[in-house]
Amino acid sequence: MTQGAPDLRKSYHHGDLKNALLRAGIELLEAEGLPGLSLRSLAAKVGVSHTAPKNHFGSLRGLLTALGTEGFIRHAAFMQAGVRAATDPKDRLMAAMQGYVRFARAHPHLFGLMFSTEHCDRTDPMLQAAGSQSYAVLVNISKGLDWDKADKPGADRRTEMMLWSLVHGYATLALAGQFSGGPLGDAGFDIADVMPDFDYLARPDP
Amino acid sequence: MTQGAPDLRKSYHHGDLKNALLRAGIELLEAEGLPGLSLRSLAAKVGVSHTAPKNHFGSLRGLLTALGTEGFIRHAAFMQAGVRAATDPKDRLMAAMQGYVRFARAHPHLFGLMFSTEHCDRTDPMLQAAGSQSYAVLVNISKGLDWDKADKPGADRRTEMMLWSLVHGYATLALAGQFSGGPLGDAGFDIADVMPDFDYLARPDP
DNA sequence: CACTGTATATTTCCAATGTAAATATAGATG
DNA sequence: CATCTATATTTACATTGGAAATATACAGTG
Repeated sequence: MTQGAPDLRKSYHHGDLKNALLRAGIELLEAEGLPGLSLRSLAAKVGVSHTAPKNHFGSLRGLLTALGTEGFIRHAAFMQAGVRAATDPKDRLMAAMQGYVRFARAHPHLFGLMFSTEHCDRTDPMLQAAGSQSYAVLVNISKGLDWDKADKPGADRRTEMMLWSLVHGYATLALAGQFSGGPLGDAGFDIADVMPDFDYLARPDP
Repeated sequence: MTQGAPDLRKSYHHGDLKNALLRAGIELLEAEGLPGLSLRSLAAKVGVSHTAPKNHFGSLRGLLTALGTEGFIRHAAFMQAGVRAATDPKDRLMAAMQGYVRFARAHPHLFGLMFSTEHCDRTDPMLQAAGSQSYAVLVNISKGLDWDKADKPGADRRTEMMLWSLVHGYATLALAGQFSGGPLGDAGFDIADVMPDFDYLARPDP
């Protein structure tokens, strides 16, 4: 049996269970949310016993952590998507921010899982690495903007944190339905509406 | 038996079970986190059967929603605390932001529950009202700042959303430990570090 | 006071879940 | 072929939320 093509015949050993569980896990998560994603329902969906996942993920928490890691990878890809097409640094930043929110709206449950201290083991190296890569997209673009930050130590990092906080808070509150109460509905808003002007970000110190 | 002073004698009827459950629920939540807060453990802590809470909250979800509501009330109080002492509008805004983050750091599990779509029924009127009141603290202070927003319809609301997104994202990411990776640790940062300059917010349109 | 209705709490029971332990199977390695 | 190891199953168990029937107290009402 070649390694790349898993055997689809019914056999005792699945052959590619780990990846199958990740794929089915994300499907189940998006279809029914976190409460619907149990070890047993997932195992049933893949067609294995409910204890089979333990061999690959240790526990439910381990599985959810792996799903969160996969989430960060896709999240970074969402951000990169629009960024590649843009050349102007400001446009690149906006594309990343838009991608951030677009991912959250397209995959709300996965997005929630990624940042969940409750369900994910946030000390897991894989999860941290994936999270850092996602953050790095914003950081790299932010560096491309030649904002004045010469005399303020740590100003670059503070700007990154501001942008990240802003877009993450916006996405989180939007998903929680916290913006719907106002005169304009949730759908009527865009992350661009809450972005500080680039003129400010680029302005020189007085 | 007077209504204000619940009977503490051992009796079939508790007398003030609803409030007792809320108080014990928050204690249990802060001590052991959400996974440790089960209907059974909570009922045991209060000294009633595990089905007693159903009479007051319907289900676990109902109980958690009530806890989230209580959380928003305390959250608003945290924000107000520093605001009262300050007179300058800018100081008042900063006090509210600091209070926002201080609450999140002091009560991380409760803070997480408040915005959780998974555990709370976000259509509950009580929860929505409490959430709106918390938001209103920020809105009212924001109105006190006489920023130029004459010719831009909805500019006030967009500014509110920006401030809320910023502080909420900052608090959420800090709790998730997402800021710890950098050169400066999580504890080394303050919400003030990621706030846009007031000069920008107050500047007139060119 | 006695009677009754209602709110509150308990007991009992059940299905679902995550996990541990023992067992079974298959493929790799010698 | 024999054996070792990874992978998967079966069985069992403690815990959980919830439903249903029952018990208790209290508030009215005659």
